[in-house]
Amino acid sequence: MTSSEAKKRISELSHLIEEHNYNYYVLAKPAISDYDFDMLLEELQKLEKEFPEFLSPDSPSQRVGGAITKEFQTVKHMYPMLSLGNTYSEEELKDFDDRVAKTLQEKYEYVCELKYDGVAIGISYKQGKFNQAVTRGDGEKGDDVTNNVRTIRSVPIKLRGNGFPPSFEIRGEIVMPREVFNEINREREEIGEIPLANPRNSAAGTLKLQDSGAVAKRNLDCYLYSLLGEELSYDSHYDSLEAAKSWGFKVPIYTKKVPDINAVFEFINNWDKARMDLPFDIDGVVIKVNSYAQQKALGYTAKSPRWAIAFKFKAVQVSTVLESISYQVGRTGAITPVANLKPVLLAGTTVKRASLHNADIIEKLDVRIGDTVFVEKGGEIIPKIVGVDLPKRPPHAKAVHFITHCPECHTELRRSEEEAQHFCPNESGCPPQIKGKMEHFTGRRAMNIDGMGSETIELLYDSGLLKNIADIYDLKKEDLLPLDRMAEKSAANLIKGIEDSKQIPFERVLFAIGIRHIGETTAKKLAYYFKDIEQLKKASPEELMEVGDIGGKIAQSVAAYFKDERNADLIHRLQKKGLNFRLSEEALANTSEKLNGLTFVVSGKFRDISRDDLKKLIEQHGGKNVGSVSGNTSYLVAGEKMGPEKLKKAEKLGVQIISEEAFMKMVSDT
DNA sequence: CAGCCTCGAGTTCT
DNA sequence: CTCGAGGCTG
Repeated sequence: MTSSEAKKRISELSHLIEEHNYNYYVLAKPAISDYDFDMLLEELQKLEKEFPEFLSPDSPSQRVGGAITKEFQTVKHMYPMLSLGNTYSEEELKDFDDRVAKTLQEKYEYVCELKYDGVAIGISYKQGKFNQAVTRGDGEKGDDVTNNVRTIRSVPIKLRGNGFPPSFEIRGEIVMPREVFNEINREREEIGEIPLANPRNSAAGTLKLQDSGAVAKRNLDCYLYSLLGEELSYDSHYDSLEAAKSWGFKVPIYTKKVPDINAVFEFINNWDKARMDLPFDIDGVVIKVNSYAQQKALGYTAKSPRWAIAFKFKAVQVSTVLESISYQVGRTGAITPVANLKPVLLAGTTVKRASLHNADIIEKLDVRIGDTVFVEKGGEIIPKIVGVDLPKRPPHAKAVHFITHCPECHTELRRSEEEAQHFCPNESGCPPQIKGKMEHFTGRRAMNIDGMGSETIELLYDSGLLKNIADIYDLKKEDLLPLDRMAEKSAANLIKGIEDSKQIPFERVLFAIGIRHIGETTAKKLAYYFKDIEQLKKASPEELMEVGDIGGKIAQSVAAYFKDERNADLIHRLQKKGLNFRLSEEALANTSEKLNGLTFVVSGKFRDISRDDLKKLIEQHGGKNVGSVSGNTSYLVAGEKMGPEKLKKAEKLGVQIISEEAFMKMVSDT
């Protein structure tokens, strides 16, 4: 065969095979037998081997995978992948509908979709070709799993027709069909491997396999339900899905456009009953306002769109016996009661423990030792006791008496009137509190000391080397070497990690030392406002409350912390070791009091700066960020595509609207 | 004063 | 993820 003949045949075969893939995996209507299909694929592979110059990454032969990915690259999403608000009852859903009706004041339609219990994915297409697939991650950034997603046959590699824009993103859910899941577990059991827990975790696990060849064998499926892009010209969500379908995407056939909330209820009730008949798991229904114009009018909260909501089906419940209650001590001294349950299988995992949160919850549930309780998984993962099976209560069931003394250090517990939680007041002498504080201090978001996780801390604490966080900086390699599991290498790494942590900026050090009520955000605010630890130490509660978002409770907590001599001493030691207790020169140069007392709303996208950086600038110059325009707002900083509601409101209230450039002038030196 | 939003803290199992 | 606390808006 000549080279040009081969090229032609490869192209023909590729096209033909993708066509059959589409018929089989998207339409579920195979046009040829499996055998004939395999023959075509085999011929293609043979030709590609002979003429490798014609092997394209878009070839259907590439769907069998093979590429090995060492680590997945983290990629920033073009459009943040928001989560949806959740509802669990018809009333809550009715409330949602009322809010929509009130905002829109006109007719609107909903689109109902099934809520797949899988892994969310965003796939970009360029010039009609599969380009990149990224997991949800934290919503801002996700993992690039392009090679693995390419092996999913229902995801088109080349789009059909030519109605699609040159570049866009489509979002959906990757699931493992129940049948595939069962099949895999049958095989695993045969060869004595531990079965996979449930389809959802299996899909997630599969997507993170480093060998895309292994992924291809797992037969994942992908349902797509949302289009994003600058060049899309549709008026409604439903129309865009119809278009996506025509380009060859597997858009769920279950999606339905409905005229009002009652039809939504009907959709929900039908699927709640029929969901077992589906080939995959769903955990609810998603309801979206159909019209794009109306979606825009409704806008977003910080976390989720106001034009869509998820209705979750009642979680699966099981009942089991509460055998005993143990009490955990957290780093703040908070005592958390934990139920020890007779192990029971729930949604694929064995549940042995469940948090009871605090004494009020125990009282409200009226649980007693020996009771049979109902357990379900709140938020898919964390088990939760939701009630007691009263008829099954044994006559001798013991009421729970909350402990009066700390289970670890035996100090008498305290509980103030208005607080839900009991506390152990022995802050500096209660082992779990000390260890907890250290774990917090060394954690990734705080001092980020590599090699110092909970196990190492346990080891160092028990051996008497660490009594408080300042001792960390006195550690020497010679101290570490005699310890178990501390060879030359890990000791050196640990020392290096400790040394490196001295570079951590002031705001993170302030967070790390663990003042009650001071998390990442509040620590930053305090750092920018007071600039160094001396100023902060001197501040009275009244002065502290000058800072935005800091009220009486937090101010008291900060003042009390610095009043305690042990803390003052601790900080003194850390200062001597060279940790940062003032803002860096760079940060300092970027701060001022120019915006003191001013309140800003930031809306839209900006040309030279990200929204987050802009907000940071506002804070560094003494200004305050708020989410929505009100009478107290000084300025609305307007970017591209800002929320129309905000604009309208600002105009109505006479709030000054300024551009990115005007804002930059306000904070620049001149 | 109610209703919101944001932040902090604690949590399960593999 | 969820709950509660705290703060802010209207």
